[in-house]
Amino acid sequence: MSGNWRPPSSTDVARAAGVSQSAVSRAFTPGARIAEATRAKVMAAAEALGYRPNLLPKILQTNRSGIVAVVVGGFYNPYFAMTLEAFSLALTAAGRQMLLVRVDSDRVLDGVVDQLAGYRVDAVVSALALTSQDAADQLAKLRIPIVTLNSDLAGDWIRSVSSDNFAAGEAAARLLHARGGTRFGFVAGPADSPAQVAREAGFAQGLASLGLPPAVRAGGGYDYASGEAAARALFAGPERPDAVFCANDLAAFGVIDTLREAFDLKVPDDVLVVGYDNLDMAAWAPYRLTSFDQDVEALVEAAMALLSVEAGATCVARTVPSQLVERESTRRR
Amino acid sequence: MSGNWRPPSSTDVARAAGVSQSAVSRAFTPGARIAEATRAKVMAAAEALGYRPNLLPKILQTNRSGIVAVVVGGFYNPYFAMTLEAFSLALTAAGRQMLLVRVDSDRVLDGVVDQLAGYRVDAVVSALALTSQDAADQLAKLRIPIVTLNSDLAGDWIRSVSSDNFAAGEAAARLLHARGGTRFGFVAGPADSPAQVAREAGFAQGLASLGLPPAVRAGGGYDYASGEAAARALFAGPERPDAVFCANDLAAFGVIDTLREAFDLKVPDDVLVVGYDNLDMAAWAPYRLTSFDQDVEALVEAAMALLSVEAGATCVARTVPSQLVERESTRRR
DNA sequence: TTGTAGGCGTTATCAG
DNA sequence: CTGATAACGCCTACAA
Repeated sequence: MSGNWRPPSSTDVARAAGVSQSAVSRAFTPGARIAEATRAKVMAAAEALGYRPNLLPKILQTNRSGIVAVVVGGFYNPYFAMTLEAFSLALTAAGRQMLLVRVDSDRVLDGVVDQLAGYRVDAVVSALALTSQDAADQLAKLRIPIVTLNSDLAGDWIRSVSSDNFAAGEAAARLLHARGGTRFGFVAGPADSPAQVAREAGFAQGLASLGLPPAVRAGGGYDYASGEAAARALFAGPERPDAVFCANDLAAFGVIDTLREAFDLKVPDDVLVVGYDNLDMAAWAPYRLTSFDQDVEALVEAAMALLSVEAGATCVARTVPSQLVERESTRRR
Repeated sequence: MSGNWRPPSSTDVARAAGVSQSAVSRAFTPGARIAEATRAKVMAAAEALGYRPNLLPKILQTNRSGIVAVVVGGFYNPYFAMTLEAFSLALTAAGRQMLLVRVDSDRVLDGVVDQLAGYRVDAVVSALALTSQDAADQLAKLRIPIVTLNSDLAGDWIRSVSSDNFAAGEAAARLLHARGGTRFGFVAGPADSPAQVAREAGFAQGLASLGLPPAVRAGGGYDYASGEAAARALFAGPERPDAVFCANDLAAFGVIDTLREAFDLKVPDDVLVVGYDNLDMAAWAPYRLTSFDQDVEALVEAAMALLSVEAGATCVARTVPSQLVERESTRRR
């Protein structure tokens, strides 16, 4: 156990195999011109020494690390897990590594930019609404492509993928109306989420174009507790909604549980509920929640495609349709 | 938009500032001896060029990347999300980066070892039961420390942290007995999970030491569907259990929903249920599930401590007690 | 305090 | 087909 040990280098292998360092490099380069005998000698020596090629020198020369940084704001929402899972698979399939960066706020991301630049990450994927134009500009200056999910930033090195939040909002309005809703409620997500804004706008537009009264509004977060609070607010008065669109599933669960527990209201008999994200849980017995499937696969596929787009290309934004999955929460018997 | 652009190097900055490259290096090294005037010149030039120090050369020389690889097996379980979240915070606080590696099976990890070695990751954290001794040995040969969570591997470079699964199993037995359970059921996790094995063994031991009959057994997975299937199996016959310990919360939810839907049994009135992990969802109205909190914070803290332990140190395994959180699922009225 | 020179481990280029 | 050599960008002696 020597104090300062160093992993075996190609030079070490070369010495052991009695060849030059270049020969070792060639032995590990697919498709390189090298005699089979030489390759065998090298491989034997490499095996004996436990040699693994160091990737850093190559990165140093090419400035391409094969690492993609994925920035997330928190893991409380299973939706992030779905996204991460899909990204992880896609990146692995593309032979790239994923550097996971968690930021509490955009200010923190600013601090992380130096690190990301230092590691020469090939690209940054922002799965949270990265509203900081400043951080985006810094990355752009470094010519690091950014792919944002459900965001509304724009710029040379910024590409974005969104699910069609506006259209989903409209569809929610049509569905709730078709299923017999007359007094509408909207449980909002955080105000700084472009996705939330678009969903709400679409919902409002959908109601308006059907000649229906606007929705009563409550909420302000994407979590369960927000849904609970929103339900309490919406159903406290005498004019209770009978059809509620929630900015996401997690909030919808909070709404449903609160309706049952605190107001003794049944879903869908007394109130219709629609969510967004189509989490696994949406299919569970206590909820059977009608929801919009963001089609994470497609979202990620689009994002991966945008990662490889050259700078200044025309296609910088893509929208992926979300699909309505209807369950019992909007099916009155 | 030149085709092959290269980020500004310290040499570029030096040229722009009219100083030597080493002066730039010193300007960016905290506590280096450099005249204030020189530093100012350098900083101005750096700012103008958008220079960020490249971390790779340093890594190349020190073989310390500041990157910790976290290996996970899937994200379907919110428990992984909790763990990731905690690790992410801890690593960031320690000024390190997290490379997230998802593997489908241990065989795949073997393939990833080369990559991890190539990037010179400082350590590997395995949040899945990394049962492949082979992969572990490979990493050990490379002198890359491994910290495994809830695993039972051993070796020079392997350290492990576990929650006290056995003790929790015993506690579950005591609790279910104290709350009036007489016929016991166990909903198992995957057979290759050491945590599952320990929980089951502890449960069996707990029942035995109370002079109770052994538990009927079903299941074999950590997900909701496994819980559903296990409940169907356990409650199909005439001898139905009235107290069930589930290897984790997700399975417990499946059990509870199935009892309600398929067997018209009430929890806790007809059946007592205990889970493991204490997910956020365990507190939700439809479940109010008694569960064991793994104390992820402590688990991660312990893991972080083990990351810095020198090779050959004596402390290679730590156990973190899990805390029982009792809710309505075990409180008969 | 500052500049010069060597080396980290690899790939690419070129001469043999 | 093989071996020597020059980068890549930084840090760390060492010399001025």
